[in-house]
Amino acid sequence: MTSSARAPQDRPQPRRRDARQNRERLLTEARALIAVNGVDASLEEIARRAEVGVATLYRNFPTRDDLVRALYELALAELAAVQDEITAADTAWDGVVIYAERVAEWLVADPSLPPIVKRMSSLDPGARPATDFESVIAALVAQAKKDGALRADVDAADIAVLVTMVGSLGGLGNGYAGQWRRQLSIVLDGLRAADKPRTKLPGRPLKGKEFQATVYGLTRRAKRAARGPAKS
Amino acid sequence: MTSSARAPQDRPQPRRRDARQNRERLLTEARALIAVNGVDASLEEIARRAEVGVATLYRNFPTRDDLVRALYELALAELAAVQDEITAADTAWDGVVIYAERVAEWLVADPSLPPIVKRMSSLDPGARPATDFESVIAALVAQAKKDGALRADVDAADIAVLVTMVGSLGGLGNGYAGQWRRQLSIVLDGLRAADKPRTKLPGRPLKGKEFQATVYGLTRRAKRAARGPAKS
DNA sequence: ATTATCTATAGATCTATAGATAATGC
DNA sequence: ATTATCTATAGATCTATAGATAATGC
Repeated sequence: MTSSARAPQDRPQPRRRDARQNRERLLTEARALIAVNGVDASLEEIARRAEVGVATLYRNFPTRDDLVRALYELALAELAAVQDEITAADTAWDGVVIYAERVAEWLVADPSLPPIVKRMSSLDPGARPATDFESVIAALVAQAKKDGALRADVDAADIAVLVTMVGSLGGLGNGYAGQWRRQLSIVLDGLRAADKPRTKLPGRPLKGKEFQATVYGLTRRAKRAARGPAKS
Repeated sequence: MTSSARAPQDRPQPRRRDARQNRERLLTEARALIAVNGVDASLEEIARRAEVGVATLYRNFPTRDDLVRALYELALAELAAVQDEITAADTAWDGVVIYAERVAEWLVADPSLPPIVKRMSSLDPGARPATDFESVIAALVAQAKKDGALRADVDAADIAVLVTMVGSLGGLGNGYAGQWRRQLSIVLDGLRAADKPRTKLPGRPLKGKEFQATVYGLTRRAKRAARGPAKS
């Protein structure tokens, strides 16, 4: 509750203006590079991209884990922002849909998140970071079932897994990522109570050539990163 | 068609007995390590685990890409084995289900595959490795739609994306991986024509504690690997 | 005799830190 | 005066190869 009871890792905001800015930049670049190269992305390259000496990175984040933790907390904060939107939904089912859409969209847009979450799990096993968020979802799910909109044999954990799964399309290349809304629709139809009508699927399926072009083709950016850091 | 027309990378099986065995071991260990550390897993460590000098690895696979390509071809061969099972199904819908189950199971069991496929896409953009497999699936999907078992507004590419998505649960930690059958069932219900009855979901959802334990806990093996190679 | 393996090593890159130098806040 | 940054560097690890040594196939 009180600010004195905080973990050793979560150092306060740096007091100096330039320091705060450097911290921001480091987090931004770390996120971008982790999205491409995974949690083991080079710290040196992160610093290079943030146009900052390595020592500055180490000053802000003594270990890689501290950096990951900071990124994780940043992500949780973004997630909390979705909560209001969910509770404002007209029906519980609409809330579930909004929840699924927002979280999936968020995961797809930032492929750094799955590796970060995975790494966090080994750092703080047993942490329950988003307890209140979870209880909001649990209540929503219970109500949606009572309303007869959501099938009765699933629960909040199933939906969380499904949403993560759809979100993971972001990490599978741009072809998959672009399809997430369509695939989520199908998943939601699988979740809907059997007597409810289907939604019209958004978008259209990939055609042969496109499937090939997207699945078997990376963006220029990913290719560059795969080849290695640019020489100065 | 003829064996003289083969790509430079795909060297013939080595003639000597020990050489063949070493090649096997390298591929096995490469797969295991890539499953944990991604496509950029250390070649030195792969050789170490295969109990073979690094030079042997380089003799077999001059570049990392050659190794990835070999793993990819190995995977395609395994995939081809599923094809018969699919065509033997009673109905087209059953074929689709078997297809989805087998491929998802295969992806979940071997988390090295998604990164390998992703990497291959940048090596051989525009390759169409499993053309005949694809046409089998396309025919199956068309028939299942005609039978009124599969919803009409999806096609083979959608299903491929969905299956890959479910398969990606393997890479998200063991908690997710264990749920894949259940999640696939929900996806399949979303694919089924609206007037068909739902299946009973296999397994049960994760309960609060379990969700936590699985999502926020790695196997001992993954932890060890994350910590780094063992010292001799 | 041929084919393949191993040890040793060069060069590159990474993590992590020490010590000198620069920028902010009071 | 304090806080933070940068350059330089030690030590570890990785990729890739050369040259010496060992194992198989004919």
